[in-house]
Amino acid sequence: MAKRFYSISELAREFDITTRTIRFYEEKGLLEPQRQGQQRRYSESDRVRLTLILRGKRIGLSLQESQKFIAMYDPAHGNIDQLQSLLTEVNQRQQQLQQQMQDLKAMLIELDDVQSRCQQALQHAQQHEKQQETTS
Amino acid sequence: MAKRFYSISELAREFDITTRTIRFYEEKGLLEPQRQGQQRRYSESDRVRLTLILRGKRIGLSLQESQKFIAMYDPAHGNIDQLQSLLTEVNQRQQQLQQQMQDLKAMLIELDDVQSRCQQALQHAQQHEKQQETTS
DNA sequence: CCCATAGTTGACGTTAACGTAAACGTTACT
DNA sequence: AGTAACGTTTACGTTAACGTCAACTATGGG
Repeated sequence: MAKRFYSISELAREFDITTRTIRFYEEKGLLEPQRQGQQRRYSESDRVRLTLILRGKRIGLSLQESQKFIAMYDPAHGNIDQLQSLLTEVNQRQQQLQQQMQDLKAMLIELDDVQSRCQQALQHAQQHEKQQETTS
Repeated sequence: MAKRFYSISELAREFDITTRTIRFYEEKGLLEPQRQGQQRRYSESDRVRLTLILRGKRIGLSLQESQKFIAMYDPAHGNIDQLQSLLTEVNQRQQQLQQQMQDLKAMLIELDDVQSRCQQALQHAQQHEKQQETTS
């Protein structure tokens, strides 16, 4: 079983971020660890939140957006109106992410193209280099 | 055939950004339109660059990163060392984008999950509402 | 000639996401 | 008692990516 609690610097090391960053996320309402005296104690679920935040960052989300995503995962939505608006927001996010997928795929294809042309150019260039060697 | 040139406000309208933004991109070296007197004239290739920049933004790239991507597409890499370093950079980028793909897929799956649970909850809630109506 | 419309440069303001430093408290050797 | 390792709060600094004026130019219509 995993560890029960983490110190701030343990998390910082694990995720390769600074403690300042972690405290900043708390300031912004993305984390709320327990306290033991003055010190923060991070639970496993705090750790999961942090991974979600960082994953959000990798795909270009702002902290606010990540916060909303995390809120969506939480099961706290009581009445019908809330569920409705949550659903529409989920749909919007899905579309946005689909768009990102398209963009990513396009860029990857283009990079593949660059890569192969680059390799070809390299081969040619290296052949010329060899010829230079033999003729010198 | 497409238009030969665009004014700054035409591009701004088309992409739903401000002229300030377009000039800012030029300031940062991402665009260099021709001038006709004092005014900027954007060619089709300028327009393409702009779409690349905006696509980059959608997937969370900084302007600097987009700039590098655009530079990669350009066919200006002469000697072997340049080609080598370009290739390694391309590889790094590919890995980064692959990571983003993973992250995106994961989030989409999670959103699907949220969505279906949300729909279920809605159905239940609505059934209760109907019962309330009939019993009132 | 006056005015509206589109464009220009220049400068300062703003927000997000931290970095950096100061000043201080706790625990734990030695 | 000193000091090293870890933690805390407070506050100011920094960078990216624009927004928001202000003051000016050019141009075509009435």
